[in-house]
Amino acid sequence: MSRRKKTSRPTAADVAREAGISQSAVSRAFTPGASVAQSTRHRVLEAARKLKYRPNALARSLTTQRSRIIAVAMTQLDNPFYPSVLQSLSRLLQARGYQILLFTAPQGEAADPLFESVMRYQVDGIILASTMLSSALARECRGAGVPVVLFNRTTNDTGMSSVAGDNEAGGAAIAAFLHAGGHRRYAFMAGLEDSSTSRDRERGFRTALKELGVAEISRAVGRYTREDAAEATRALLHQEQRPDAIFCANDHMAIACMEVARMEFGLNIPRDLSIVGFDDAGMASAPTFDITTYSQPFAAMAAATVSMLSDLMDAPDQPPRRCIVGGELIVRSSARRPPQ
Amino acid sequence: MSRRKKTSRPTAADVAREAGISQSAVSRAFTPGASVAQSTRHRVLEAARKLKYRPNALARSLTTQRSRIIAVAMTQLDNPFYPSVLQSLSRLLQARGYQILLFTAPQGEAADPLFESVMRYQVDGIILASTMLSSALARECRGAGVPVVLFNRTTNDTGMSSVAGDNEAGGAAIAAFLHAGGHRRYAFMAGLEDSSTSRDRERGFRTALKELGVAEISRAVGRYTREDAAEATRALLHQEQRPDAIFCANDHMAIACMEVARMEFGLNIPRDLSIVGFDDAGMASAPTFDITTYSQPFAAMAAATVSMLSDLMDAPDQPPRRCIVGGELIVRSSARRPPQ
DNA sequence: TATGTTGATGCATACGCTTGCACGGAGAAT
DNA sequence: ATTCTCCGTGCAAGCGTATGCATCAACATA
Repeated sequence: MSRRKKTSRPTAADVAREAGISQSAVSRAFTPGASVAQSTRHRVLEAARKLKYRPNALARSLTTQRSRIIAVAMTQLDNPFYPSVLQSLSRLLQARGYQILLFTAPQGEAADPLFESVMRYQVDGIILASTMLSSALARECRGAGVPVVLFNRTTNDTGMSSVAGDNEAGGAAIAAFLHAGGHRRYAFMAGLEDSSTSRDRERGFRTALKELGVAEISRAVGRYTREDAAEATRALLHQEQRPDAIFCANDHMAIACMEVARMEFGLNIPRDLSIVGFDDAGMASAPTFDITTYSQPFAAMAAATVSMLSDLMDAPDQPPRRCIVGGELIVRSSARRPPQ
Repeated sequence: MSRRKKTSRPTAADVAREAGISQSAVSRAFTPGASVAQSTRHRVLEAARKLKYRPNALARSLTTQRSRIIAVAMTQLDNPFYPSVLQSLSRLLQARGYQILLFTAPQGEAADPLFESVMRYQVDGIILASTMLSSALARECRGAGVPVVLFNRTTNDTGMSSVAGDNEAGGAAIAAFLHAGGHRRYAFMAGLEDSSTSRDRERGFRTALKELGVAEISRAVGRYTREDAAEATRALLHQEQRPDAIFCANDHMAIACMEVARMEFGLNIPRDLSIVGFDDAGMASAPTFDITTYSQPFAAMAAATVSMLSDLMDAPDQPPRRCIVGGELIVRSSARRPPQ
């Protein structure tokens, strides 16, 4: 049999030889919309099947200057919101013929050097869903001509496109809801101090409460993890003036908060304490927790991200856009409701 | 200033010109262990920094025949076990200088054609952590000379390397534990019928019970989702001879099972019903559920996977290995304990 | 019949990099 | 001083594909 020179994979040239036509024809047969006769295309495809030929996407990228690879940077995979997002992104991108090169930033360490190696793959676009990467890096990517979309993370840096939930409106809606429910002593549990999501949610919450006449709010930091959130809850509930409503910057923490309140302090939710989360992801809707929350529609957000990135890839010099995907207050039973 | 011919990125040739040396030298400067003088390496790196040059990994792969990309196929990202695994895999591979090309199979649809496009990226190896892809495809990959490791999924097909938890031993350990706890009527909640993990766990469970004199086991299918697991629980608990112990094929389902038992049937866990899971992932350890379970040490499993894949990439014609990573029974409070 | 149009094909080059080979020079060994 | 190493460097040939250009056949038009 016709053994290839090495053990390496068959190339377009091999297929061409087999089918008795030129290598160009093989290339065209695999390019949708190229100028090839149906008959030769069939011949090519058959020869390809026979030789188990698969076009080399890397070589293709070298000439076309487009890799059809999108880098996705993500941390916090333990917060169920992000796996959901990742899944949506993956589906949408795959449907458009793109592949995801996944980058997970190591906790706490410097992620930039590692990300550097991702950049070498000539990715066509970048989705940054991680707080761990410096904004400087994001800027540099954009400087290198690679479209970047920040997911769930905004920056005051101009020139960056981003997609996020309506954090301020959400915080405000929660404030209004809790206030209408007749709560007196409010607390806010922050996620990561340097994350824009946490900051924006807090701002919306505080501003709305202030307008309602509430200026004093106790505060703790849960760093978006269950452990820290549990600890933060203990701190909040050990105050002599215990809050009667806690707004946690996400559901993940709200659940931890509820567990501590129930199991360690013996509180009845929502009679003794109202707890509100943010995201409407993961176990928030599970009957055990039934968290009142403000939704971040991850599918819609992913869709907006992909479509925005797609536009940027078509026209890189476009002005940056900020897209805010609205959510809604999901009223469940973890917080006392307003009368009537 | 020296504008490049197009707007495209700078190449090694540009750097060479800037540094006044040959393009080969530039290449070598970026290749660890290559034969370059320290002085020229410095010159190159400086010129590279100045031009914002980044080696093109795709072009490199074309000549080296290695992409340093690993394909990871995963579904079930809503089961928290898998995000944990993904994170571990990502860290380990990144540390070895590999990138992950993520593939998520669409639910129910034919995934093979989509996976085909992943294969075109000349991946150096494949980790299959999804039941959605046909074994035929896995075999074909291996036939194409690409090392494949099945994660948490075995096949009777010879010639496939795999890593899995100790499903049979886990099932058996759970059987022994429940039996010692004095349970009488056992139930098993399967995951996906065609998944080897579910089958193996069931086999271990049944075999051990049979040896203990228990032959009758009721059974339901939860398809590894919360909704189906809830429905399956209802079916099990509506039987006139209600089980007093349910072994769910994973924690994800065990939690759903516990919620239905508590909220809809008003059962006290574990007084009225013992529930055991598998994985020790996600919320299993949360005090609200506190699931007795058999652990799948995801970090160790990921490490084994990466190391096995690494070996296969060094020597592709190696005989296949099956690696079983042992877990342990994690006794919590969701199942009645044996006396003493 | 002569001319223009269209679609299919092949040739040759470019994409950005690695690497075998040859070569030169600096130092070590004789 | 001569030979032998060995390291650092440049040259040039690929790696597998896409694509502009030229060519050519087939057919429609005048």
